Amino acid sequence: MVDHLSIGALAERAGVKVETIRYYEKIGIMPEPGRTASGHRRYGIGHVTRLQFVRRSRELGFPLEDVRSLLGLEDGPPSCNEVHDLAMRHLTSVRKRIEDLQALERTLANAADACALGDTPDCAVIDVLGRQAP
Amino acid sequence: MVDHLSIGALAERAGVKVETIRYYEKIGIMPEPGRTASGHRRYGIGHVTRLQFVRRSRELGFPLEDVRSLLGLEDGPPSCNEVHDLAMRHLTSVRKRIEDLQALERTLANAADACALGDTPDCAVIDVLGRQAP
DNA sequence: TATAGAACCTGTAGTGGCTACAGATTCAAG
DNA sequence: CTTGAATCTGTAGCCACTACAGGTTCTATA
Repeated sequence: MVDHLSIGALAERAGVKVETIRYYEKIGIMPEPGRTASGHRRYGIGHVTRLQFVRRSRELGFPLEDVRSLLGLEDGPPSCNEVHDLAMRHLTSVRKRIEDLQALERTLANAADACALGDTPDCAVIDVLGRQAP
Repeated sequence: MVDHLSIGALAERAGVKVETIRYYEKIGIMPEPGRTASGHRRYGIGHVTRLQFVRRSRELGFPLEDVRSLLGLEDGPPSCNEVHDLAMRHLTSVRKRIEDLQALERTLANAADACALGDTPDCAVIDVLGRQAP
């Protein structure tokens, strides 16, 4: 089976932009594909699977360095333990981000609620911004 | 009352790094301060207040463009209505981010839970990453 | 077969919001 | 007077792309 997909076809299949694929190739996340005589990239099914994996990892918020590890590009395929560790570290940081955003959301919502909504520059939101830590 | 604070003193008072202050000056968020004969920046209380306002706005997640508006650097001091609009738009995007992160957190937690935790490369997390949308 | 326009190519610069560094000068304490 | 901290300017780097310029090639239609 030969590689027959153009970069555009791969992009569509994996749900990733063409420029992103070339970027991934440059930084070593995607392998260099074969080329036609005139220099166009040709991809196969393996590339689709790999790119989907990368996309999904990114959607779940893993940084590209983590994706590199998950792909086994650092020290070979990671063990389940290693993957679990990576996922848990990431999960912890996601939970932290959620908490931070929730605190922020409350402060913001309170401030907006207190707004007089007039044409004056006197504004509860501005007051909140002018204060020290909530 | 003369401006007597060094950039380091201002940084400490406002809880912002020295480099960040110079950056804010460069992009027009902070006004150019006075200088000593030898060229060192000198700040006053007004600068402290302003910088604290900026810092607080950033802590609440407003992008610097919004901070610019809040400071009245675009079209003069914004009305309470305008501020409220800005805050509500920002609040909406924060809530969206929270929802996205929560969905992500669930997926990630489920995957990590399903992990066999062995030394094998067979891993539930990897399986999840290899799949299409959750 | 001629041609138009879509898709592809490479390389570079820009995004946001800082942070870090290099290499020079100036300040403050002992 | 000396040492070390603080400050100065300017530039490059971070992440993960995205956009653009200026060119070549492919493909579909007439």
